[in-house]
Amino acid sequence: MNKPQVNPSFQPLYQQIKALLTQSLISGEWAPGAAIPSEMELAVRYGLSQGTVRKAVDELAAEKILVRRQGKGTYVATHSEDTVKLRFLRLVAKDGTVEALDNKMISCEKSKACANVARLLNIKPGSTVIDIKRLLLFAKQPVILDHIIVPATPFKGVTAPLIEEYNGSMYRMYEIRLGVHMVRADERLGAVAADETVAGNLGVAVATPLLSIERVSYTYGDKPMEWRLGLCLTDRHHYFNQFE
Amino acid sequence: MNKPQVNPSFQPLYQQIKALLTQSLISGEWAPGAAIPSEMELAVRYGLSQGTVRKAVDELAAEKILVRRQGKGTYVATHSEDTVKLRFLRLVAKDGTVEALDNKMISCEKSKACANVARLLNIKPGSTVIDIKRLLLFAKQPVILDHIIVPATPFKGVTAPLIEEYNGSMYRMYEIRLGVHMVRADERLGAVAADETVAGNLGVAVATPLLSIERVSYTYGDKPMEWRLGLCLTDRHHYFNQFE
DNA sequence: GAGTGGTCTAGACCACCAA
DNA sequence: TGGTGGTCTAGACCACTCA
Repeated sequence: MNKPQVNPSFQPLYQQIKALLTQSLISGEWAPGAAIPSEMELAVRYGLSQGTVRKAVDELAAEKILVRRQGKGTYVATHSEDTVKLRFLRLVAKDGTVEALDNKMISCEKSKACANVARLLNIKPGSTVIDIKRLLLFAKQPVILDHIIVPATPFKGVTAPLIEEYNGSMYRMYEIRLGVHMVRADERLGAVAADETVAGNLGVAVATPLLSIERVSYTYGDKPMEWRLGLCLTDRHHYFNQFE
Repeated sequence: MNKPQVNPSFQPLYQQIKALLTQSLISGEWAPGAAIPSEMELAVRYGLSQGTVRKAVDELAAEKILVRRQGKGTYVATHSEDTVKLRFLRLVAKDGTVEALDNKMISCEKSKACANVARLLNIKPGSTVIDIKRLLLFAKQPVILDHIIVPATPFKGVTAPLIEEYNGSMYRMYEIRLGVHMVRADERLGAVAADETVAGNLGVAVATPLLSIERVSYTYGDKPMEWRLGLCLTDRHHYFNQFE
């Protein structure tokens, strides 16, 4: 009997197109903020119907990798012009006010990757990384103490003055200065007590409960690029999450 | 000039179909776990092409209100048979193990809605509610102290024995016993210190840092139905979140 | 008015499931 | 083998933006 009942290697055309589009994004053919070719142009380029291209673009738009604008075109998502300033920052003031954000550098130096971070960033333990510590201030008050680690290789040239130049907006700086665009993140949250150092930095009493946010950020193709541990004061802010 | 350049009242057909499908879900025409009519049947019923029905169903599937199963049909999502036991519980063991879950009731009694909860549940302050306190145990160890408030009206008959009958799986119980199906939730997280009562219930020292999770759950049509405050020990678990 | 994305249709064929 | 959802096409028309 010749029944091709199950075809394990089957992959829809629109998935293949999606992969090709992602490749173009990785290669830098279309930069963040720029328009990609119209659906009709892409259909011609790949020899497909508009509908198939459409489905591929739909998925990338759902993943917030592309942004559709009716009547104008489809654009590469960017951290530089988002209506909402910080796409991955879910901390909001409890009273709903929109507060000014400031960055205060503590340190920025070369270091060696510990085993845990190396595993999460998919690099060799002991390889060179850049180790950043900084304070985020909401309405001039310290709220988050961040510890950020990125591999030295694609992030060469990251210094305290550079970070301050972008007022602490790391993803915006990565994108513009290094061509590294983050598309996804996952976070692990818990509650911890402030130790002496942390309490001193945040200006609170030792043992104050803090929200601990450990985050790994990924660029195109699910490649991990940044590890981050944020310790947050949650007396005047909370972490907001919504799901289905 | 007669240019209908902008039509503010324009609504796509598939959005109207989506609303009709939601109405059928609210009315109970299709119960959780049951199959809805096939795309072709729906297309005939509403006098549309399959593609248009498809787009409506696609959106409801993306919202996890419907579940597509290739070759079988489209089903109403349910909390009763999810492969993942608890759809809205994002607390996972740090070591990745899957732990047994148990429920220990503390209290379940009638009460009056305070202003804050009344506002969030969209009911009148002072109206009758059911006030539940319980402990969730992971691998026999207390991890979450829950305080749950639901309006008395649709939740009449909720008692401690009923909750224990479902081993604390509230959403499963709401769905099967009360016909209330939750489709969405939002949460506000922070860190707090355990007071004496809480510490006693969780079996930890006073002032232990706890993850505070305030959640409002919604049924079809974004109607808020349950308020919940969970205080969680995060020494062996963390709250996992992933986004784009 | 030209060009873009957004909607809708009609029909073909494929992959999957159950009986 | 028949029914379901999943993919793909070709073409029409609509809503929106901008020059």
